[in-house]
Amino acid sequence: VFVLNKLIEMYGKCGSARHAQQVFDEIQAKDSYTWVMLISAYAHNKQLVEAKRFFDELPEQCPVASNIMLSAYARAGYLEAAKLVFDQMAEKTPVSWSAMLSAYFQNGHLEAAKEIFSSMPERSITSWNAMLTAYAQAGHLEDAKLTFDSTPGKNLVSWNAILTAYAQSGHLQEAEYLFAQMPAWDLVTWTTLLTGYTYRSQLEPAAALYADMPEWDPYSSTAMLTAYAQAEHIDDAKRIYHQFPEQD
RNA sequence: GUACACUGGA
Repeated sequence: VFVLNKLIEMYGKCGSARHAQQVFDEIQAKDSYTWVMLISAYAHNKQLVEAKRFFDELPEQCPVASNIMLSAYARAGYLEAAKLVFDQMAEKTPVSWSAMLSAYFQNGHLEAAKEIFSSMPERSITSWNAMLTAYAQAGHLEDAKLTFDSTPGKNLVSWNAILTAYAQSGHLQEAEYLFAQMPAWDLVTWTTLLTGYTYRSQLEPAAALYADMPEWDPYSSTAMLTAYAQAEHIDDAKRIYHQFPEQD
């Protein structure tokens, strides 16, 4: 079952829910992973009706499956449906709470996001990060910073999220200051600062940062490529294109 | 041993 579950997951990520379904159908001893992988495959391929069909056929309650449906509805803009799934959950996990928080702010309801954040039984690091992002995307940079400062046990996502808040609002100096303070860096960190430079048409620092990065991925390379393209540095853009990193 | 959520490009 383990290997077949992995196969369903793989088909789902390749965008082939049909093949995922075929594997699912042939599995005799389905476990909760089997169901979740199939529902996830449909959900991530925007086939919400199919996802719901199997969600309803689940032999027993599964919080992970509910979380997937909740997020999928929210991403598609069906906030009411997301809320319904959330309310009907017998056992809400920390993921359920942060997913619901994200559901609200993704659909423009900052107040509701704040309410759920304050009414949560326990605030996971993910919920702190989601709240920070909600403020940032609503343009409330001060509140985002306050949230960041209050976050207990900050992880790399927390740091990247506040960096994003500054970089995307054009506050490059604050972003650079944060960057220097960070306890660790990853591809998200570098790409965030890189696009911050690009946003302010600072091609040279962007290029210098890109050259100093210890590794690259399609996201970072695309960012650099479009930065060069926008500045009409076609030869540099070509160079990036021909060195494009592999995707795993 | 495998699943869901929070941060980066187009």
